[in-house]
This record gives sequence, C-alpha cells and structure tokens, in this order.
Amino acid sequence: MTTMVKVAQLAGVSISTVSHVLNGTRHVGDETRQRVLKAIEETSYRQDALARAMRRSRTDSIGLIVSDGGEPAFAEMIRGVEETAANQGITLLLANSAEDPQREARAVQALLERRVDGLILARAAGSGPEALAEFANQDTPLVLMDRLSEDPFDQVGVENNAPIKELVEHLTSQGHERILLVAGDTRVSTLRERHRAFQDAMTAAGIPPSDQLTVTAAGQAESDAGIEEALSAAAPPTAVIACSTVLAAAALRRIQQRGLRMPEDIAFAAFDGFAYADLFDPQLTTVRQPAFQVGATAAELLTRRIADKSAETSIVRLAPTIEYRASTGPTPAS
Amino acid sequence: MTTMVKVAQLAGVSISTVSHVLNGTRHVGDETRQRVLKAIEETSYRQDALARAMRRSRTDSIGLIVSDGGEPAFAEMIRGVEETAANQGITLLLANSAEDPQREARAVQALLERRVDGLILARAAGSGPEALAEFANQDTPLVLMDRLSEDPFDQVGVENNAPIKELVEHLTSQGHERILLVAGDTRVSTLRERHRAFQDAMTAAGIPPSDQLTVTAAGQAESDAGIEEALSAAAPPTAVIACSTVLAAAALRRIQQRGLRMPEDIAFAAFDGFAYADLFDPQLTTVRQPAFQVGATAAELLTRRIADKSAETSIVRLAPTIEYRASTGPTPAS
DNA sequence: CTGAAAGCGCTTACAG
DNA sequence: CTGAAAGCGCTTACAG
Repeated sequence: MTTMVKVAQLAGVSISTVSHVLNGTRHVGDETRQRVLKAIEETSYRQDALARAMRRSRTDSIGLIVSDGGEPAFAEMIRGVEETAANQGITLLLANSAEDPQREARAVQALLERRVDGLILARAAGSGPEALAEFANQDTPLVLMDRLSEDPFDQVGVENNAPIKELVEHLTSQGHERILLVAGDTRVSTLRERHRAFQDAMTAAGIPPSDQLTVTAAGQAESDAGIEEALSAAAPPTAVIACSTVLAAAALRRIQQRGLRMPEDIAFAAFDGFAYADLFDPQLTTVRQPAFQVGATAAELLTRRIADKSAETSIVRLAPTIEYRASTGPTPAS
Repeated sequence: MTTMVKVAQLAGVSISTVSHVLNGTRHVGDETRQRVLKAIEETSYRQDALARAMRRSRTDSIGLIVSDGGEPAFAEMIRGVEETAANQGITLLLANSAEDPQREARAVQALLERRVDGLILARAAGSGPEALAEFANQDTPLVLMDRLSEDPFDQVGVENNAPIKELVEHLTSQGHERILLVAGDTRVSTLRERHRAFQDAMTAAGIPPSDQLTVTAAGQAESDAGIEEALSAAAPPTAVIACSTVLAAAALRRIQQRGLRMPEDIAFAAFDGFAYADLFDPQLTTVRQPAFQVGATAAELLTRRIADKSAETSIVRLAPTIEYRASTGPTPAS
C-alpha cells in the first residue's frame, strides 16, 4: 500500500507538503504542488482515513442504531440519514438492535469504540434508561430518532397526537362509536403516544375508551389473539385503527378471514401503513410519516451538535399526513 | 478520554500487560489481571478501535453499497448483511448509490479510505466495468450482491431463469398467449436475466416474443408510457409479468385505472412483489426472493474471502419461491 | 510471568 | 514557501 512517505520521496518533498496539498491546509508553490499531484497519481495513493482520524480525533463518521430494520419506515429513515451524511462527506455505520436491548447495548459499545463523531439511536422497545447514561457526559453527541423520551438530548420524531385525533373525529363524525385501537407494544414511545392520543380523542368525543376495544400487546401472537377476541365480541367494533404496519397487516388478515367488507362492515385506518396503500382494494386510509425526512433531520441535528456541543437541545416533531381513502368511507372535504 | 496509559499506571503495570489482558493474547498472572480489570472498570476505559486497527492493519469492518436503499428487497439484504456481520463482531459501513454511478464511485473511495476489510457491492444500473478495476489486484476483497456479472469475484444473487420459466408455463398452460413482460431497465443484470428468460420460455412454448408485448425502459415515465401503450393495443395482453416491485406497482395502477379485473380480464404476476401481497384483492402471485439470505450469504462469502484471499471464487444463486395466488387464476397442484 | 520500545500513517505546531 | 519532528493510542516482536 502506498503511503505519504512514498509520495513524498517521488515528488522530492516532505510529507508535510504532501499532507498540505492533500488537505489544502496551507499554500504550496504551484510547481511543487504539481509534482505532488503527479506523484499521487502515479502511485495511486489513497489517504488512510484511520491514521487521519487518529491524529485529528475525528472520524467523520456517525453511527445509527435502528430498532427494527425490517419496518419500511425505518428503511426510509436509514436512507434519510445516509444521504444527508454522505452529502457532508460523513460515513454511516449502521447497526440493527432488532428490538433487543442487549444487541442495542453491544452496538452502542462497538460504535463508540470506533470513535464515531456522534450517534443516532432509535431505541429498542425494552431499552431502559441506563442505555443513555453513557451519553450524559456529552463526550459523544446523541440524537434520539423516532422513539423519543424525556431525556435531555436532541430528538426528532413525528407528531402523533394530531393525526390520531383527526382520525377519531373523522370516524366518530360518521357515527362510529365502537372503534378498535390496535396499539401494540406501548413500551415503544410512538405507540404509547398514539394510544394516549386515542384515549384523549375518544374521551373528548364523549365515548369513554374501553379495554375491550384496545389491544396492547408486546408480541405478534398476543396482538393476533387480542384482535380476534375484539372482532368476535358480542358488540364488535365498526371501525379499526392500527398503530403500525405490522399491526395493520395483522388486523387486515383477521378482517379478510372473517369476510368483513371495508368500509361497509368495518372501517379501517392505519398509522404508518403500506408502501402501496393505494393498490389495496379498497384503498386504505393511511397516516403517512415523513420517514426519510425524520432520518435526514436526525443527521442534521447530529452534525449541528457535533459542530457546537453547547447549543440548546432541540426536539423536532414532523407532521405526518393523513391520506383518506375508501377504507374509511367518504373522504372528508379538506 | 481514558487511554491504556492511565489504566496501566493505575494498575501499576505496563501497557503491554493491559493490552494482553484486554485481548487475551498472552497469559497474565491472576492477581495482576485482577488489578488491570479493576483499573479498566474504575476509569471506564474503552478500547480505541482506530488505533487498534491501524496497528493490526485490520478494521473488523466491512462496507456495503446498495443501488437502491428504497427497494424493500434491498432493505432486507441490508438486514442480512448487518446481522451476519454483527454476529462476528464486524461493523457495517453503509452507503447508497441510488443508482448513480458517480455516487457509487465516491462511496467506493470513501469506504476504501476507511480501510474496510472488504466490500459488498450491489452495482448501480449504469455502472461500468471501470468501477471494478480497483479490486482486480485483490487488495480489498469484493463480493458482488444481487446484480451479478462476468467478473472474477465472489457473487451472490437469485436464480432468475427457473421462476420466469415456471411462471410462463403456468400462464401458457392456461391458454395465455399474449403475455406482457414489464422488464424495466435491462442494464440491470437481474432484469436483463429475467427478460432473457422470458424470451426463452416463450420461444420454448412456441410463442415468438413480440416487441409490442415487452416494455424495457430505464425511467419510470417511460415504463408507464410503455405499459399504457401495451394495454391499449388492439390486441391487448391477457396476462402481465412485472419484473420488480416498482414495475409491478406501475402496472397495477394502469390495470386498476382501466377497471380491468384480475384474473378474469388480465392475469398478473410480479417478481419480487409486495411485502404484503396476500392482503391485496385479489391476492397477488409473487416470486419471492430470499433477500435476507442473499445479504447473509454475501457477508459470509466476504468474511471467508477475507480469511483466505486465495480461495476459489464462488458464485451462489439462491432459489426464489413462487407464491401462486388468485391473480393468476387457479393455483397449480404442487 | 512481564516490560521497554518500535512503529502503524497521518496532522500540525514550530522553525526557518 | 517548506521541512523536521512530535505524537494520536494502540499491538507485538524482542528480551529477560
């Protein structure tokens, strides 16, 4: 492998000069610079980012740990982070905790050992507060993505209250009173917020939320069972709101199995639904998250923080858009 | 930041000993080792992977460049690579070329500068052979993923011939003769292979493939126009095979717009279709790729190659499974 | 069983 | 306008 020493010898200069030509860190005489450039070319020299990072105490890399790389929304967030980082010459180190706090903890350690300049974290469902203790001392900046908390870090996620409220109002205005909420694992902050927003909106509509019409469950099997039970109750729901893609899929399967028509027998809406919700029949009402933008914003918050560790922490909530389609009946005028 | 020096001082040993305790590279007396461990604990020392990598000429990291992070199949491959790497203590550096050869070239350089131990590449559509020249000298191992080529590298992708052949036979056996192939950008090797397989299978069935019933196009708009033209022809197709998720979505939209019923008016099948193809109505026949497995295999091939640079190169083709559903009419006995 | 020292490939004051 | 040299934090022969 070619190093600066060889380049310097070939060009007849010192390695200082090679370094300065490479990085543009000080003026180099035109003729000298040409010789260096030529030597770089001839030796097909490539800078060693490791050695550079070690001297500069800066790697120009950031880490991203997602809680579920399989969810389409997270795939989009990853794209947003990557693109924003790449545009700034920053390399992305990616890890997936798969909702396992232990894997999350290992990933945090691995990335810190690699001296990332900062870290973006979408926490695993069961991840406790100790996971964040590491970052309290401000050595390595941390940005919380999607799954927010009360901790004093930069954060970016989506607004969960307003869309749920709007959805509930849309359904209740059509006369729905028995609305099933498939909320999933409420240890996850997004799902907890949506659950809470639902209860508030129902209460505001004068319909006390009932446990029979709320499915909260950590696992897939539990969710399935809960949905089945709710749909087969004596007074079944006339509408369903599912709080995530997987939950929506689970609910739709049960609805199809029972031969229920949407929206005649049961109205249906999903938070963060399917990539091609318009291709379903009936087309599905969906709360669409600006997932790419969430990732891009996380990367921006992080680079800002890296540049200025003493800046005020900011918490960004991006607004999802509700795409009304046939599965919830007539589209509201908007 | 704590370094080995501080730990060594605290424990009253040399940094050699600290290093050996940390890495288990030589025996250390039990009492000494305990003192070192205690000092590590007290100082909350964390190894510097950069310095370590520099000395060892090995980073325990690999790079992955995907051509389209937005495609669900690639998201799965990324997961497969990440999980396999993480299980071996290897960190993943991720880049997305977004089908842009220039971004791909930049990503390759960035990852090589970071001294990844090896690279997995799903090439961008328009990427030429010069992109691979870099790797001919065997310095950094390269594995080609999903989009294969004639070049002498380890490669992993899916078998494209057999599923297309089977699909065509399934359709022709039902009497379909005018089958539209939506092939997309045939500069992409997977799409080129599927296109070719289609022509072969049709010829074998005694139906000469026609240009009117083949849409090859690099861009979305072109594809849309081609599909529209084919569907509105005097002798429209009675069946459609779409070669990717985006192409399938484009075709389905046109089919829905025209109010065509599936499979009565037109049969439909997609290669690498939708995450929830069973939730569509009618349910969609889909060729499902083992995408996670493709990623996992890529990572395995790469680590094998890193361990033994002189091993025989291997080309792995994983078999997709065809999920027959209502959109292609009666399911074949299997 | 342990330590002193060289060196991985850079950047960056310091000096002229 | 340019160079000599220290040092980033480790690993690893070499020596005892």
